[in-house]
Amino acid sequence: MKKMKVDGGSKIAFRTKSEVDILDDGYKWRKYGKKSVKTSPNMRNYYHCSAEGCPVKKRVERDGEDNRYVITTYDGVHNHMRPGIVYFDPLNTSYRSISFSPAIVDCSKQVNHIIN
DNA sequence: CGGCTTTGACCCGCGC
DNA sequence: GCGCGGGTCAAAGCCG
Repeated sequence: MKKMKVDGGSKIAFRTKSEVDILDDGYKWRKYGKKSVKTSPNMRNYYHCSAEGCPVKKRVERDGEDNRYVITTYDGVHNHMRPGIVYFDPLNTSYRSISFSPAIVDCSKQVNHIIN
């Protein structure tokens, strides 16, 4: 945990339209830090996957130009199964996913891939 | 009772 | 060389 370097790590930033910062995407996140961005009147929230073996980090920040939008940045990939999700079903997989996070659907529509 | 959350302070790297 | 920003960790408290 020194510096996040673009080296084999997955980095994805999504812009989701939501009124809340905490969007449950099916995993459990534990807030480990809060910091305000100087260049923005917004506060950046830092989340970490509560599951062990999950080097996944989540960064949530409110959009300074659109308070109704939230920037969610994911770093890493999950190593454990979903804690509170059902099983894999090619017939309803998507349905199950959105069922857990309706906001994610909106995200898919605006998918803003801001990777390195 | 357990688990999770929150805030502050500290540290490091990089830039100029 | 110095400053600033960003990021992380720890402890305590509270809630279900």
